Amino acid sequence: MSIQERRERERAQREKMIITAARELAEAEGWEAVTTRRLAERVEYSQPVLYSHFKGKDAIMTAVALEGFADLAAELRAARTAAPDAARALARISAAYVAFAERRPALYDAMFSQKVDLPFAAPEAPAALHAGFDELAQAVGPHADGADPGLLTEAFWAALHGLVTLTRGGRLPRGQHDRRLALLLACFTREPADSGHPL
Amino acid sequence: MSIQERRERERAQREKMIITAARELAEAEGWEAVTTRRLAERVEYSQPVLYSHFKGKDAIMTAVALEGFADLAAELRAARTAAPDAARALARISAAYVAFAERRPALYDAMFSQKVDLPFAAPEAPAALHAGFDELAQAVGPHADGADPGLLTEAFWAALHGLVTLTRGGRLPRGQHDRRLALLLACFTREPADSGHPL
DNA sequence: TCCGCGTTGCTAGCAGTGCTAGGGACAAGA
DNA sequence: TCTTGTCCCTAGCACTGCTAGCAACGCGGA
Repeated sequence: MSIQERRERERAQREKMIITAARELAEAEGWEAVTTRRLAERVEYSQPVLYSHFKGKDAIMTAVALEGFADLAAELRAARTAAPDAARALARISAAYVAFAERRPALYDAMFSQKVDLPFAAPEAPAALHAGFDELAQAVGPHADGADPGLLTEAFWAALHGLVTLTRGGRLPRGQHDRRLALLLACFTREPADSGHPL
Repeated sequence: MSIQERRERERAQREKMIITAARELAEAEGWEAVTTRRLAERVEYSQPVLYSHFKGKDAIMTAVALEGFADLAAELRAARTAAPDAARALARISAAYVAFAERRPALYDAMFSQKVDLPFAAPEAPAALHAGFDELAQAVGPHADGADPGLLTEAFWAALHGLVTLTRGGRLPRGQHDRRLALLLACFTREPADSGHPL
């Protein structure tokens, strides 16, 4: 059975190569540049091989997004645990979220903008997705003040997402990005708007 | 010169037909179903005619988006002026914004999600865009409480946009949509989270 | 009324897309 | 050595956005 195992191992390795190639290509030139032909060329196999691993191009994007969830969760976790106190955790984690979206826009798109076939707000959602949301929830929770913490976290996440996507789409000028984020934080933490949040 | 004028009139009419057809097709089946061939068939002209009016498909989407800005601005204005007092204006206008996005998702996408070539946060931005933003600003302004009203409006808009897009993309369950919106409003108006906002 | 000419919109085609059918080569087992 | 089965590649389909080049129409002048 060793031959079988080696084959499966090689197959899994190749699948990983495809996902990595798709992510790199997307991050370098955007998702519209990721075609099955270029992808196949990059992994040095023919097109149909891709379809023996994934149902279609969308499934490849989904796989890339799944990797991204784990990355984001890790970065959020690092930001939150590095915060000196709970009060500043939200500011830190928000900054980390925005930075992630800014640094890896194509990956962020696959995760949160593009149409992918994943169960999101459900128990069967990917573990990394839950992990990322939980990080946010832990930072938002202390400011709930009677409101449903889960819903408040969702609302805060939505606000961050809106800020990120509108800025990236050219709808909001990049100039005052930090001040908008600070305002958002002030609203959710119910602090005075002008009390700069030291990170 | 009357012949010339008639021609230009007919040409403008046809251009409007193209835009309308594109919008209707997008609203009925989504933007991925809007192909130049189907569009041409719908306006009963051949494909190349489209290119004598617009530089490309993107330009058609931009034209559709421009129409949408006017529609949205009108609906926001109606919602704001119908509000019994300034305190409730924000809730009304928010509901109108969300309803617009929900009712005309394809149009909303063209306006705020898809990549279009328009100057947004600039003086030369389309008038309808300014008008819509001003409606929002007028409703947000009273709650600024010392903060920059323009930036606060942008932040609030971003939050609404995030809520809308995450819900539409399946990232947030539709179930508690209203409660999330209410939470958002409570944060921005700095009211207690559980004081339901009567519309 | 007729003719030349410019405009207009058509047919046909290009290069590229996602995806798939079919066959051919290679390796494993008898 | 031969058969069997797996694997992967070549070729092609139907579609996309976009464009070149031609044919026909209608206007302006004679």
